[in-house]
Amino acid sequence: MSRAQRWIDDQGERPTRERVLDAAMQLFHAQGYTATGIAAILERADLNPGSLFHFFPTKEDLVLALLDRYLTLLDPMVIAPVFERITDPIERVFGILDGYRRMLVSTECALGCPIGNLALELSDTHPKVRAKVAANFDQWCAAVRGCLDAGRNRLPPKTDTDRLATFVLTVMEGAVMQAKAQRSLDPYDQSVAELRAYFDRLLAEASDWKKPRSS
Amino acid sequence: MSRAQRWIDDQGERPTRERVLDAAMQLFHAQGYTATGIAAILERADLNPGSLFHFFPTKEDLVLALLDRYLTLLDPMVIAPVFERITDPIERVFGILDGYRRMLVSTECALGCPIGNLALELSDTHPKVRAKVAANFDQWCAAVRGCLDAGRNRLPPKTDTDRLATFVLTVMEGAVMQAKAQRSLDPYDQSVAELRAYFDRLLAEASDWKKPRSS
DNA sequence: TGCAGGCTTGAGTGACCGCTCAAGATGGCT
DNA sequence: AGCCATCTTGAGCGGTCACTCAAGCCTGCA
Repeated sequence: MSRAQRWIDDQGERPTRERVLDAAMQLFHAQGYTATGIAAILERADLNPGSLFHFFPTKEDLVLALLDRYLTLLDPMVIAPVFERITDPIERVFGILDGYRRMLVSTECALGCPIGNLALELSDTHPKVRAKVAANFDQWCAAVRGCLDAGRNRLPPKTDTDRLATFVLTVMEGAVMQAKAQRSLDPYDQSVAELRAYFDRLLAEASDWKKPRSS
Repeated sequence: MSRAQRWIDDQGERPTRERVLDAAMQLFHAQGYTATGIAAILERADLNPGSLFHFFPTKEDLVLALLDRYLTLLDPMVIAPVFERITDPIERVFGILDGYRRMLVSTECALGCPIGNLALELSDTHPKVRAKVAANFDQWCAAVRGCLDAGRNRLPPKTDTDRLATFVLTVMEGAVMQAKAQRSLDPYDQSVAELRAYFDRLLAEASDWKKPRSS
């Protein structure tokens, strides 16, 4: 009976492959890649080893697939909600930073950035993982640069938006790292405030260029 | 004979405890904490298990001692060499960033920041490690803040040097992470260039305050 | 109804993990 | 010389690691 009940319940559930990725996403984020055993993933996904290894022949294949999922999730889960409630292109950048802040709040600053964690843990030793992490960073960078390009007319004329987007990502990752190490939002808030101060100066400078005669 | 020879050779060598820390420092930096087995440390230090566990009862004790070493090494290995060749307090901040750049060059961007790596890998699960990582970050922050305070008169009057120092550390860590993920100096150089652009504006703003009549 | 292919089952694999400990070597003190 | 504290030796512990595989189940199609 419990087997039948299980089957009925499972009808509405996600397919096995997705359940594995769900479990791996949570556990890798919370404990790291090496520290998370396959057994823990199996338990959380309620599966046997064979099922998992049918879809992911090795643990590395699993984390690679997870990074692909992050790549496809960036737009619908991170970017779109921000763009929905904010239209100003520069404010959208800070909206993304605020979205990350909410994640820090909801995890009490304990977990940090799932991609950044994998970046530091595996870039040395797992070249394929490193490449996919780099692709994720590229996509983040491109999203931020898109905002900056859209607000280009309010920035100083010779602004390098690619460089500035890289800088925004740098600040985000560095700030999340410190927040995680200090278990406090303060370093994050301070860093974002300082980034805001920089943008204020860039915007002020550009508006001076536009109406220099008025002074 | 080989034993006697070994003994003679060892006379000039570092004590056991230091050799363990040397080996752990290299291996944790290159492979991470969890991925480095005690056996690998023993092999690199040319020791038996008992010797290591005599000084460090658990693996966690070992990484905690390593973080203490980083704390004591910061000044003589990182700060002092920069202060020796640069006197301008603001330039000293960028001298520290340049020192880190040299480390990236010498490791081909593969390893990143040893403290940052431990921060992301272990902060979730090892509270004592997290606390010592935080102490390391605090000390880095204090060193940078010291420079900023020394150059205070050239910064805008109401500059929060603590916040700005946190920001510098944020940029450093975030930039190193991206350099490691991309295996390229570009993200680091771009981020530092952007930080420099911010400082240029802060310095220009402050000098406007000082001589507003001359314009 | 039978069959083929995708998927699941779960006990089992050897290797490696952090760590133990009883025995012995060593150097300094009296 | 005798003795203690400090340190070293290395075989070996129980446990966990990523992973295997032969067998069976389920579904869709002929």
